[in-house]
Amino acid sequence: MDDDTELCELMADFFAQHKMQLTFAHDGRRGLALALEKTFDLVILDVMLPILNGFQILEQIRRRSAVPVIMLTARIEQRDRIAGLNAGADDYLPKPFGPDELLARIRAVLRRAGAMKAESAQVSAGDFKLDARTRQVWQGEREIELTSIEFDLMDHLARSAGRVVSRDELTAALYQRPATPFERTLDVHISHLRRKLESEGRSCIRAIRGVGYLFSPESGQKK
Amino acid sequence: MDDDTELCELMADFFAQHKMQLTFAHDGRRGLALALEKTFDLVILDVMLPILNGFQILEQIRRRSAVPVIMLTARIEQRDRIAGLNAGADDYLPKPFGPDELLARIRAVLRRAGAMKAESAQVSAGDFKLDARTRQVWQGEREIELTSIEFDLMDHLARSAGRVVSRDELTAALYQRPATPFERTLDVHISHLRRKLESEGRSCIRAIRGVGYLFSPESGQKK
DNA sequence: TAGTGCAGTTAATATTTGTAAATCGTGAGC
DNA sequence: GCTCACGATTTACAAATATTAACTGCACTA
Repeated sequence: MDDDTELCELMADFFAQHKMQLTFAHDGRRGLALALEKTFDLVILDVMLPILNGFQILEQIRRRSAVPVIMLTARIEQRDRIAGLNAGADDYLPKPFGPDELLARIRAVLRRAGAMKAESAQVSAGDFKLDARTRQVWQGEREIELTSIEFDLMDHLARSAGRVVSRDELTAALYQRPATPFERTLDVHISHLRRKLESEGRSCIRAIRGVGYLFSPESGQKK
Repeated sequence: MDDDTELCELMADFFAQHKMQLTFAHDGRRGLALALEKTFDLVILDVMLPILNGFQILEQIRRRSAVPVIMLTARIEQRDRIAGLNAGADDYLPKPFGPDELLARIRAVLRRAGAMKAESAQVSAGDFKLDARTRQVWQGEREIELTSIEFDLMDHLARSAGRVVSRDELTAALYQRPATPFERTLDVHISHLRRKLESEGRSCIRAIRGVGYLFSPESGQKK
């Protein structure tokens, strides 16, 4: 998203040549709404934006999504670059930039993001561990028996540990379709998972009403 | 790997402070051998190297390994940057660079590679503390149970501690839309928060009539 | 001091989520 | 084909949470 509409159009033309489709937002609020509601392969974010600035948007996006983000800025200050990267940007490109360079950075970020998805059969978070090849799950030393849907659900939650995952996202992961309004299937599986995982009364899968679920295995610890 | 041994030592000192361990190679051939035989979390690669240059090494590494690579170079030419990224580098940093910037880029690349958990996004103000990853809130030692909207509201207030936040801003943070004139939802949630947070009768959320709300956790102590 | 408008609170209503139990569907074994 | 066992889904209702409505009170002003 960028407030310079002329630049946006130039970029659209250029990227169309490389089989990439762009969607624009010219202010922060709309951009944030768009980024959260649709599923993009990558987000390009200008730092200087009306209404909400790039850092604020990035922070909000990172609460809900792991989508790759490249930040653009006219500022050349190192402090800003560091702030952007630490806030969760995957890359940072100072203006002015050539379209070829942006393309190269997009490819590098996408390659890394894709590579990450493909590898890592094992996931661990806190004292929780999961192996996608053997479909086994452990909590501490104890192995936990899960049915196949329970495992798929757990897999998705564990890979998104620490951020809220929407019902739609989970439904899509399990059934490759959006969630329908009145089905309770997901809740029931979550309920079963909670029972199987429960440790000392505290549940590590929390419901965020109206948004989705959050898996945070460390939540029992203080500080 | 870099042929400037002095620079390498400076870097070793700096990164030791951040719990990272470095292994060096000062020419291309040895660097390549090392990168392929050991399993590193990340490789930093200077472009100008004796024997084999950075691009050649990167190409070789990429045939055998998906290890994240950051390239360093004195050259500022865009052509080189693009070549590096297209050859499979994850990031590209022109010399001279500040150590902080390299650190930030390393973190960004590692985060993307999944090797590093995103930082915990904690906020604290006075004896009040909040963790956005686990959605927990403490006041002193005591943990406070908040519902999900209460938490989002608290989160926004805490991050703006010490300044007045307008109703519109809070409504936007919660619902991504402007406030409507007659809704009392926000007031009700504020009311609940006050009740849950109240300590010794004083409230740390103050209404600024006609403007918004002010969260100031220490303000109750004085006066 | 009455009037106006905003903020606070309580209660009601609506919506979302949790879970037990009933039902459905499928594959294994006979 | 039939039955059984098991897991998935749906149903039905309970519980938790969010929103709205209604009322109260306060501060400012004319």
